[in-house]
Amino acid sequence: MSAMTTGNTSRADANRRRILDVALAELLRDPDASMDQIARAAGVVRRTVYGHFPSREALISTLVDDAVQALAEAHAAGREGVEEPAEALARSVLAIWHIADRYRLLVALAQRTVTTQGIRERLTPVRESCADLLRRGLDRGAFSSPLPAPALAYVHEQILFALMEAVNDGLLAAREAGRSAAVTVLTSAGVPAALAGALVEKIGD
Amino acid sequence: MSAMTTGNTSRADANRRRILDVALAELLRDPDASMDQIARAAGVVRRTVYGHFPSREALISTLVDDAVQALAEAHAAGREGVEEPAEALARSVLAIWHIADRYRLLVALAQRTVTTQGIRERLTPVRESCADLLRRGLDRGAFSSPLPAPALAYVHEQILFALMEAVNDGLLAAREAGRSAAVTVLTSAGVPAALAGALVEKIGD
DNA sequence: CGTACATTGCACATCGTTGTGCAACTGCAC
DNA sequence: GTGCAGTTGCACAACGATGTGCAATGTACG
Repeated sequence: MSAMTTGNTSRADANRRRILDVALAELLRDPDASMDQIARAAGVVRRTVYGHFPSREALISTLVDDAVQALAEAHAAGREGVEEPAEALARSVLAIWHIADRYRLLVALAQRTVTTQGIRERLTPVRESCADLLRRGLDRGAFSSPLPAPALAYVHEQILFALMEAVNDGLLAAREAGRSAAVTVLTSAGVPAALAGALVEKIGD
Repeated sequence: MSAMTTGNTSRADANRRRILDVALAELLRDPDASMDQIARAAGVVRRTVYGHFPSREALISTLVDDAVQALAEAHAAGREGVEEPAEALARSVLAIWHIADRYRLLVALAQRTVTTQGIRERLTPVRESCADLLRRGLDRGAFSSPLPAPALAYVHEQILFALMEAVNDGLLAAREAGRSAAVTVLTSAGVPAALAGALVEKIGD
């Protein structure tokens, strides 16, 4: 026995991965999903999950860390080297949209006070990066809003969540969702609708 | 004893009210708040709460019903008799904002799958009314968006939630929040920023 | 005062979840 | 095959939450 604390068998690693994947989906469906629900959904026994993760907290923490990292990378890659605020924002949204599923877990968990209280803090850097971007755009007149940049960043965040829900509920075609999200975010920042549409169309993807 | 099933003492009624009020605040802070936490916060014993509400479910259900009703009334009163979509939307947002605290509980609970699964359905009429409003605006060119009306209604909903959070976190002055919310909702629907600002300013409060 | 009802303070059974311990089993590699 | 890491299937203790029962206490109102 000695558990799988350090072991690196192919089988063990595959299981660990599957547990993480399934836990993501399961917790998304129900943030209070028990270890048993997760284990069963992953096709293993509860005891096995505890072999890979010492506690429920640890499992969720791993999940959140991974998601935050992926998100931060997508965001950074999107706005990298782009000077114009509107285009940087559009690219960031399009890039983030590709890992939308992981992001949804974050929001779902961040919405709740409990479970893990560190999520909002861990997301802060990304949110602040967005706020900076928005502030720059507001300063140079590319954007227009009665809101201060940080509040506008909240709006930005929630718009993405709203559209992920819309896709989930069949109100929006998944294929066009990314572009629509980018346009809507730009529009909510005061970019004229026609201009926002043209810009996103030019960027493509 | 015979419990306070039908009794209408002044004291009992006052307690019932206080329990509901406190439960609202407590559940907002933590959707998983226990009956004991709620009872203690209300200054009574857990057993007393069970005197007024047969179960946790019943307590929450009462809370949600009240909130939905207040919300629906505010929304209806706001758009009542107003023909122009943009103005109707602005008035609706301003009216809804006044009972924002109650609405926040709804969103906080609606975000979760559990607890009470009927919330989304109970909110549907209001959301559809908003979608109709948005559709009318899109049809006659007052609004502009790549999104279908129902998806835009989701965005509308989430923007309000985002700004409530922003107020909570001190990023936005409560006094101006209502007007800012109205402007932002209009803007996200494609109404030019200058026009949206002027319209909301004209309506006032 | 006495009646009527609300509230309290316990006790209790029940249930679900977490985390751990241990023996038996499985599958893959050497 | 032998061995070893991972997995399984139980059993278990601990905890917290729900919902109920009942006797004692408190408080309004005639």
